[in-house]
Amino acid sequence: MVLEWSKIEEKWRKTWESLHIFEADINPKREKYFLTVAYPYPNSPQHIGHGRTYTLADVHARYMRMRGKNVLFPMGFHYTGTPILAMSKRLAEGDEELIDTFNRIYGVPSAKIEEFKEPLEIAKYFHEEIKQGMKEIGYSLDWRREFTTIDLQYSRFIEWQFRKLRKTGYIVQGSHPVGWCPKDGNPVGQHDTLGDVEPEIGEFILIKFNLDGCLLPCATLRPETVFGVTNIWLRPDAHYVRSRVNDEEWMVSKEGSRKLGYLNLKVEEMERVKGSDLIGKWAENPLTGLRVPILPASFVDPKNATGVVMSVPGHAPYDYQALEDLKKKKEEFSPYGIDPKLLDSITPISIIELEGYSNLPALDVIKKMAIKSQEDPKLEEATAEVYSREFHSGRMKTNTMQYVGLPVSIAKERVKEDLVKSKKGDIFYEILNRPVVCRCGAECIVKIFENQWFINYGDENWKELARDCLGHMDIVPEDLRPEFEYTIRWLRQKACARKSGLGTKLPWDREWVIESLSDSVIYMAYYTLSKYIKSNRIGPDQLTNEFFDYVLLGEGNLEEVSRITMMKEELLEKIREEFRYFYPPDSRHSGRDLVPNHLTFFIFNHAAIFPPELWPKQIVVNGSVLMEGKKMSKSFGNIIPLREAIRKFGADPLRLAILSTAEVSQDADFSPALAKSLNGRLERFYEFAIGVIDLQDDYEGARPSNEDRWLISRLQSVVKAVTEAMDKLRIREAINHSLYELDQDLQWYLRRSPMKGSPRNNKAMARVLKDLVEVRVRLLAPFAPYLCEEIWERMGNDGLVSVADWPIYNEKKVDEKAEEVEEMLMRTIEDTVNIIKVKKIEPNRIYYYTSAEWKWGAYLKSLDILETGATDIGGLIKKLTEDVRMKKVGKELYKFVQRIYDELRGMPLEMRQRRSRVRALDEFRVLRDSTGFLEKELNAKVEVYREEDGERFDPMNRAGLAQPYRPAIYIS
RNA sequence: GCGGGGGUCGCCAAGUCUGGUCAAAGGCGCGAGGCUCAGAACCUCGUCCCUAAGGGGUUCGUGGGUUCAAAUCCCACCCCCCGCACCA
Repeated sequence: MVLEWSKIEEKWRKTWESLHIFEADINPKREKYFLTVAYPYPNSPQHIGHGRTYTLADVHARYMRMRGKNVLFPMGFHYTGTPILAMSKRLAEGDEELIDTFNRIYGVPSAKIEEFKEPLEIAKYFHEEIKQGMKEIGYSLDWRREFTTIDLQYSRFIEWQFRKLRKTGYIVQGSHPVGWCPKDGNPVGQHDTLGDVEPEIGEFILIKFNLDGCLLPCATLRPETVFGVTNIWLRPDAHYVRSRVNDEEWMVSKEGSRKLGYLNLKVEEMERVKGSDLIGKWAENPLTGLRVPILPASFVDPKNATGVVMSVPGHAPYDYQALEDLKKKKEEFSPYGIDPKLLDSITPISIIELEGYSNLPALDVIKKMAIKSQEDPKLEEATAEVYSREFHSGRMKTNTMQYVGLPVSIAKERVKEDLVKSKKGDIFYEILNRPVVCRCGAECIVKIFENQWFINYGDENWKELARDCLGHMDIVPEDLRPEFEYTIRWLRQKACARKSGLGTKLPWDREWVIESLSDSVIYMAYYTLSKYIKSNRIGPDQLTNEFFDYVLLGEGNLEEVSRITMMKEELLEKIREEFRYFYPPDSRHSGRDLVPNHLTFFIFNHAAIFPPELWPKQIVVNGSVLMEGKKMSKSFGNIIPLREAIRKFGADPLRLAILSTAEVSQDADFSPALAKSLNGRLERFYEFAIGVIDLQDDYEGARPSNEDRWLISRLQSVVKAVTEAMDKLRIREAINHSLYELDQDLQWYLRRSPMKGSPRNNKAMARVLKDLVEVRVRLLAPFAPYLCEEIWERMGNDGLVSVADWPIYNEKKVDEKAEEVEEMLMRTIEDTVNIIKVKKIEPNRIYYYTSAEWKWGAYLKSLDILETGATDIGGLIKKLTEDVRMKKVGKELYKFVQRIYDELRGMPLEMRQRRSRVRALDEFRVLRDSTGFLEKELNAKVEVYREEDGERFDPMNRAGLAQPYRPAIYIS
């Protein structure tokens, strides 16, 4: 039999919807549980990886619901941001790669892609796609509260949040450098660039050498080497521009000149010259006053910074090598009017002392690496070495003015500061890993973004509040707490708005759109409002500041708020009540990647806006999903869309497969084989359950056997273990117990009590099995809700298992003795098999000899003695022989105690106590009653004797080896 | 560089806080047997090495240490992964 998942799924999905069981409203009689998970960004379909976070949250929601909580589990859609716009643009431009992705991987029909020229169409399309998938996989969401972050009403909410933050002084304005696409006129992040390169912004120092009144700003990362400058490098074949820059005249490369504007300098181009026209002229070092010649070098890149480079041959390998190259072919440079003698006269200046190197570290490294020309790529490495060594252990020499004796790392900062202060230098931001190319094809540059709005997470008072909030929260898994603490510590100002993208405009500065990590931090509160906003058709104009102040903070006068918002007082009160009922969030689920940003902002913003009693209580963080051990990625082609996976494997097996391979914080590994095997396991459970349901359920006169009591008892420990695991969200462990270990117990039970003939003959067994199915179907319901509903219904229950009560651990049903007996039996079989294996014999008859009574006496007494304190073996025997009956046993006792001593001592305390409580087992009876079972298991005749039975058959005299819990064995 | 996580018997992965039935759960893979016309599925057993009757030996990144006892505690070292922002 194969389950038709799609049919079962559809049936129950419809039932859930029509009965509205996942819609939560105020119910003062029931305790609420408010759980949210990060809403999706609809720019692609969900895949299995997304499924993990949501499925985990759903399992959590379903569990709490079964625990009797009034669970609110809602969902929204995060439209805010720029990627959808960028995608739309690329599609409109006919980007083959993206079209192919949409077509082939996302399965979007070509006609639809046409419509995607309108960005909102993309969002709407994937919104529906994702929502459909969430329904299909069985998430127990309250869809009435759904919204998108560009709904006008939501915008009013975000505006309120931002006014609130600004009023508290947490919003500040400032300037900072960003990676920038000059064509798009937008900041660029990693996802905006070809090859997903993050633009690295570096700080060059411009040192302004004076060339006859015009300044030559040499760009350097090492301003402290200004004392070692012997000349200036220009690229002879490049174009340079003389411009008026603010109040000065500058000479920089054509490309560099363009960048100056983006760095907020006023640039007015005056004259273009070729590099070669400047070669041979002299410029003055602004710090030392030394005049140095301008020389040609091919390694100079006019596209990098200003295209003007100062030459420090003593400490910069490039400079040294370029000078050498020049000296080798002086003649070639006569057209520039350079006197060959001049070249010879230029010698490197040593300004930094570095242990392990000569005066000229640059030369040392060039020699070491056997570099022959300035075109040699090894020069990069050489530069890095000199830079790093000098930075960390170099000291400034006596020829460095007021910086003498300083470590290079400090001198570098000082020189920079002094240069900038005295206007002899400037800061110039440049992309270090250039070229970084925007997806539009233009090369990215650095722009100083002016008047940028920031949320000031660097505010110490705010940080204190955030720490306070975090300190009261439950973090699952707990090991992630340090990461939150660290993030709170290093967070500084965070740009919170940009000039483009979907979202809410800053209420006080409409040019700016609030960016996505800032409009998604307290929206959980909005779920409690959106239900009313939708059902009462409340318009954005009604959602004034007063509205939110009243509803969310209880501030203001009801009458007045009612007047301003044109809402009835009752309605306002009702909304306020709903918010107060559900808030704060009891649990927030999200992926690991959001810890250093979203989740920490979530803490900050709650701490800033809400009073402590409304601060969130828990964060649950989960790892990602690997596909058969590999990271999922488009280039591997191993991304399975969620809906496809549901169709292929079934929702329930898929849910289990995503959750069962790793605990929450670890990365889970998905494999189709696993999903299939889970499918099989669920099918078997289904078949088994159906079979059990048909058993006669007249329990009268049922007398449970030991194995019945054992299974009942085991079931209780499974209930206990699963419940404890679920409380800690140790989902994997819960699945392990309810799905795998319980199955093993069941297999043993069925072997022990085969349904011989008609199972109707065994009423006790029917009862046990029914109990088991009844409990198990509920234990599995959060994981495999569809199948469990189906079985639950077949069992004749009226209600739905989704809202049934979670099984309660019943200590009364625990039977320690039954468990010990079964374990003894298993152990005996194991030992027997072991002997058979080692001896390589085909057994005819197997004889068991159970321990003499005195051994049980000594065994139990020993347990008690060892429990009260550590005793050595001598002490133990001494104590035992205080008993006269033991004394009579004599030498046998010594031998026996010697054999059990180590075993007892190594035994876990819990087990010792249990065996002590259980007292003696009637092993003889247990084994004799199980003879039939043992014979079948071992495929031989079985006989059982007591050790003290004088008539026993014992040719090898093995009976004496018997120990409690370990009958002696003889095999013939 | 700073911060976080991790290295366990073919692979994945529990166990580590709270030392002791831990040669170490579970899954996958592999092997044998059962079932079957056959196969798949399923069930049972096995899957570090040795074994002489239920036993022994060597294992949990590496090297030391503490302890009657260490995967687990302490010290040092090696290796791997992730984050460091204006972006969802």
